[in-house]
This record gives sequence, C-alpha cells and structure tokens, in this order.
Amino acid sequence: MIGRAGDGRGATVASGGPRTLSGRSVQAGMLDMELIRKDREAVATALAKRMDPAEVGHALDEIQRLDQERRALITEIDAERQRRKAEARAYAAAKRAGTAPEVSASEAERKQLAELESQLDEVQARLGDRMSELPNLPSEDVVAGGKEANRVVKTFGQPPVIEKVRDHVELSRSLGLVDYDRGVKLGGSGFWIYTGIGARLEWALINWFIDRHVAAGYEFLLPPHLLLDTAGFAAGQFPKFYDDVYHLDRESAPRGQFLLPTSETAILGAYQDEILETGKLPLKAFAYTPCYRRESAGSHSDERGTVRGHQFNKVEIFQFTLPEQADAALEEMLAHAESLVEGLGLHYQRSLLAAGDSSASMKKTLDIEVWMPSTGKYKEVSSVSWAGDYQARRAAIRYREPGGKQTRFVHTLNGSALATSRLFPAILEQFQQPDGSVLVPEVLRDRVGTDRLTPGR
RNA sequence: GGUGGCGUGUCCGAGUGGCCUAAGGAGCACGCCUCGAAAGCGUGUGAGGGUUAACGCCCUCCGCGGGUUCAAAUCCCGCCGCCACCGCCA
Repeated sequence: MIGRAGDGRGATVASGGPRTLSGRSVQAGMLDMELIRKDREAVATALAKRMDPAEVGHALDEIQRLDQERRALITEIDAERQRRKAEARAYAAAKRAGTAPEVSASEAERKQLAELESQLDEVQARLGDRMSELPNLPSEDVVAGGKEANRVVKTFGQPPVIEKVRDHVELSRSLGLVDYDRGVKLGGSGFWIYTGIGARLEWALINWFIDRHVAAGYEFLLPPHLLLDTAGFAAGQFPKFYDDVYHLDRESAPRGQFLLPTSETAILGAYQDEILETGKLPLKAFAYTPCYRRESAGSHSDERGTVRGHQFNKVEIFQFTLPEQADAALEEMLAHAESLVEGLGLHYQRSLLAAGDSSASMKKTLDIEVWMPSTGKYKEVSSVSWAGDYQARRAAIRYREPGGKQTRFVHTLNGSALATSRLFPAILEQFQQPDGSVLVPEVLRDRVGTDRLTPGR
C-alpha cells in the first residue's frame, strides 16, 4: 500500500480504511514521476527552495531507484501473467476437446508469481511513501527562505489614528461580545463563547461572506466535519501533519475519522476519484465550517483572545480549474477575498509568501493580513493558494482534454474568505472610538441590528 | 445497531467455474442515406499501468480487500455502500 496515512506515527490503517494511491484507479505520485525522470534538475532546484538540498538529492535518488525497480518488476509480472493466461486457455480448450486434463501450473510456479507480486507491493509502498513526503514544487516567482523572505506586494488603506488603543480582548470583554472564561470552563484552554451581540457580529460576518460568494458564482456547501483519512491525505495534511488534527478513537469510530482543520479538506475530498466535466471548469465552490486544530494556543501577546484557538470559524472558497485557467483564478480569488476586507473598511496588506513559509502542498501562497492596532502588526485573515496539480494527483481528480481522450489532472486553488476569528478582533480594534464603543461596519449593520457596539448593551 | 436483499461499462441489463478477450439495448461520436432532418444502416465508444520514436503489443480493473482453483464477474471469508423492515434517536 502506498502512502499510509500517518505511517509510523500511531495511525493505523483500518480495513477499508484510508485508500491509498495503489487503491485508487490512478497510479500516480504527488509530483509527476515523468518530470522527475525527464528533468530531475528542475525538480531538485525547485524543491531546494523549501528543503535541504542534500536531503532533496537523497530523496530523489531513492525515488528513482524504486521507480526503476517497480518497472522491472511490472515487466516481469506481466510476462508471467501472460504466459499463465495462455496456459489456462490451452488447458480449457484441451478439456473441451476431451484430451488430457493435466494440471498445468505447479505449486512452485504459483508461489513464484505471488512472491514477485508481494515484492512489487513492497516497492510501490516505499515509493509512494517517499513520494508523498515530498512537498509541492514552489512556483517560479516564489523565493526560497522562511517568514523573513515574505514580501509585501500591496497595501490597502491607512492605519486608523487611535489615541488610546484598547486591545480586542479588553474591548470584547467590556462590550460583552466574547466570554473567554466560560469558554474555557466548557472546552478547556483554547475555546471561547461568542455571546449576545458578539455572536450576532460573528454570524453576520459569516452570512455576509456567504451572500458575496454566492453572488460571485461559488456553490455553497455545508460538508461533514468528520472526514475519512483519504480526504486528509488528498489535501496534503497527512501523513506529515497527522498529529495536528483531532482524531476520533477507534472505539467510537472504527474508521478513525478526524475533525477537519479547514473545509478545504472537505471540498477537495468531495471530488476524489472523479473526472470532472471539462465544460464545467472552473468549478467554484465554498464551504462554511468551524475548523478544529490541535496547535497550541499561543500565550504570545499577539495571539490572545480569539486569534488562535482549537476551534474557529472560517469560510473557504475553492476552485478546480484547467491548468491554463489557474493564474486567472488565483487573481480572481485574491481580489474577491480582498473585496470583503475592503468592504468592511479595514486596513490590510497582501504578502507573497516565501517557499518555506507557505504550506507544503502549495506552489504559491499569498496572505491577506489585517492591521491590528494593539500590537502594531498585521495578522493573516486569509491565505489564498494555488496547488497546481499536487492535490489533484493525491485525490485523483481529472478532466478530459477537449478533443482528445487523454485525462489530465485539474489544478486546485483555495482561499480563506475569511477567517472570522482574526477579523473580529481587527474590527473591534480598528473601529474603536474614544468612548470605548465600536462602530459596526456599514455592510453588517442590518445583520447585527445596530450601528454601534456600546458597553451598556 | 439488528435482519434480509442488492452492488456488472456513461445508463439499463444478461451472465452461478473455462471460446467472458463481458451478450443485448439505450445514450453519445463519426460515416452512409437525405434538399435538410428523423428513421434506417454501418463503425466506434471506460479507467490505470508496462513497453515503444511512433503504429502497436501486453497487464490490471465486474463495489473494495483477501482466499480457493490450472482457470473467478461467477465459489468462500472480511469490509464498504445502497434499499427494505425492526430498534434507537435530535
């Protein structure tokens, strides 16, 4: 089996459990094996942007060795099978003719084929594991390096001038919008309760986003929050980030479902193993779900309150496109996500992430970061990414070439639009007034039921 | 959760151990016929992999995974899904 999710990290494979690549109809890696064979240098150079070059060399060496072994075994097995089939047919014909029904294959021969087949399984499993560990190839315009190499490429608006800045935790407490203490009582550290008008503000944001996405031609999905391992593998969360998500125990869920860390996983997974109608591309969908993550709630001053928790709300937009549509789709999604932040009237910037700071499944990621007056920093409210065919390969999502019969992998793109748990604090801070009240963004006033949040309410 | 039935190609549907290298029909594509169309006739029509410069040749796939057999869509075991009834339940 290839790509056992969570291999060696406590993840067990239930029977009928995570379908692996060998279990799929598509026998492909995460990167194009053809490309590795034909232009290993290009692959190595691109990978070196986010991996240690020596490590890249070792990984590719082993992959190429396993690939050769694999093909040699297949050739051998196919020849043997062909011979056996011919023998069985000859035997059947002889039997019909009433001549000598002797047993034609010996025990030893059968064992030999079985032996070859198990060798192939082994090689394919190792190959798949090695392949699934490789990250995506960063796009040409993405530079090597980590956070420090990110580049701000756009700025919208100005930081508001505020004389005495109150931070969002203080504001949401005094305005009665979020109950942190009772949230901890309920779910433990890293959880909170939106209360009263705070809950309405949160819900207003989500609903406003939904309306805007529908208007922009995205189909609204409300998916399950518990997903099978195959979906996590396809999105690229497994095997590497197996421990970052919550898993149900095998007692209550024999197939070991996990709580989705983002609805991107669900939207992608929904189309696993499908050949999409070319005429329907780009296929645009969005989903609202809470996102569940194990990552430690930071005690950093800039991650207090709702900024980082184990459960937060996010609306996610997603597109399946033809390869040649991907560039335009990325621009469209960025512009769309930014139009939401702009519609709220918030000051933000757009950053192009360096290879090492963007998710391993993506070729290119741009963050939309909103200004937080209390920390004087910008905080990510959206991450818009182009995965190329990396996720589509893992999920076996294809389209048929127009005119031709060939199937090809689609490209996938995803973007938060938006993460409310970051937006909520930004709204409080950027729109706070000297008297301690907060102005509600105009587009939300009808839904929130007021144009100003005041302590008395 | 329990019991029973079912799962075949784009769809319907035949097939209970061997010319199944999956019948037949529908749909779709192309061609013939036609002023044009319908009807009719003919041809073609899935996915993945190996090999090849290419044409092609070969292997695998009848829900998924094992097993029995010289030989499995067909027999056996496990699982998944759907339908029906029962139980439980927002």
